[in-house]
Amino acid sequence: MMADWAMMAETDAAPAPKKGRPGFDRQAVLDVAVSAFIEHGYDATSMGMLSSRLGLSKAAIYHHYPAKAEMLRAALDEALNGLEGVLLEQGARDGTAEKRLAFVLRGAVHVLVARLPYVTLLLRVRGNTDIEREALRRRREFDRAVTALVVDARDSGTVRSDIEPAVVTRLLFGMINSIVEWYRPDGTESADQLADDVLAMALNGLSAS
Amino acid sequence: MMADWAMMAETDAAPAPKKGRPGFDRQAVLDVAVSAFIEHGYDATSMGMLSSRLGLSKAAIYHHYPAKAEMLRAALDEALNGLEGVLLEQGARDGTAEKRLAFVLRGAVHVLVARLPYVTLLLRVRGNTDIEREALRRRREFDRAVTALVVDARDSGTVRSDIEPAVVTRLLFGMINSIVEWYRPDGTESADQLADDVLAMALNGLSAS
DNA sequence: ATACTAACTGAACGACCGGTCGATAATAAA
DNA sequence: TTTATTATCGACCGGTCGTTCAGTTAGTAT
Repeated sequence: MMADWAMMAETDAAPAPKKGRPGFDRQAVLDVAVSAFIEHGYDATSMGMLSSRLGLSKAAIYHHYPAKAEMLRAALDEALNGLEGVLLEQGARDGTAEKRLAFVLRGAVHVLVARLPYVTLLLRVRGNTDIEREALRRRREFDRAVTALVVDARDSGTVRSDIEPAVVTRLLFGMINSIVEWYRPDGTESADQLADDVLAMALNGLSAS
Repeated sequence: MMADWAMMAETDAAPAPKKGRPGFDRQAVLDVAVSAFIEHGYDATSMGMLSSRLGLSKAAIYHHYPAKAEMLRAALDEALNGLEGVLLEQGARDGTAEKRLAFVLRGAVHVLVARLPYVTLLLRVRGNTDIEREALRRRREFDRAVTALVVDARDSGTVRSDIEPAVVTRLLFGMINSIVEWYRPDGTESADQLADDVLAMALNGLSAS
């Protein structure tokens, strides 16, 4: 059994004693915003649309977040913290190159599923603002770390050497990241089963064994 | 040698004798618009931005296209015509199931590269308007046809049967479609080389052979 | 020259955008 | 009951959006 990739850092543990008038908290607002961003795209989602989804006035949203872009930043942070967390796990640092690579790929699948909306948003970012560019930078750094694992696995002879490691990594993540386009957690396939399928396809391809 | 997937239908052959004041034609306008749509996203791209990129007034754009959304429709058509064209080729209909599947996957890679901006745009469509929904419908139909090929190849024993064909197809296209995120045609890798790499990864995975 | 045609322009339109403001409503603590 | 704290509201701001319209410009054909 491996540790949970599903949460990090922002864990308070204390439910916090509430004062003043009750209402939405930042997380509830963010969840609604992110699902709207995914449905209509970030730019096409207006504050008016968010306010009607929340059952709140536009102005009230600004009590929770100082700007629309700050909601995006918070969402992207949740996705990136999850992915970067995988690289910090022991399984990503100890063992053979092959085992470390498999651990990270499997961990990435689990983060994708556990934080599906946030990662979905992350994968659609194109870098038009400073916030988006910073997210892209962290994502590229994550990619670079995985490419290094592919290089290690190739040098130790467990991964094919006839394709550039950078291309291999991109194709691998092309496959893994596509999960956000079609996987729905309420289906019959569990996250573990999904990770098994992805790993099987990534390692051995679609040829009959 | 296989036929060219790069063009279809809209071939006039006749360069058309021009009358009146010379200027942009629809295709030139579309190319500029599509590259802007890709850079900033369709919604975030304003007609004002297009006009300054073209060196034209906003109003002049409406001489070539009756609406911003019609530019999107034209671009998505180019992408979908290319993909659907692959399924109409002889190689997609004759031969063993394995050969037909390989032909279509290779063909899809070639279309992706030949019509890179248009397919890039297609893959970002989320279905917020009727135009986008129609494009998604055609894309799903293409996916369904390929899934049928995967089923055939599985039944004939050349493709693994321990993963659902629908999941296999989605992972395959996750890999192939990711090409638009990183492949740049001016690099050292040709489209044929790229198709070889993708087919090798898809069929045999990343394990050393 | 003259007519014809396609390509283009500047100014304006109503609608909607993200964001601000000062006032107010609903709770817990005193 | 009062006070402090948090959450919310309606009205409004300057700016930008896609689109329209009535003219103008630059070519080809006669």
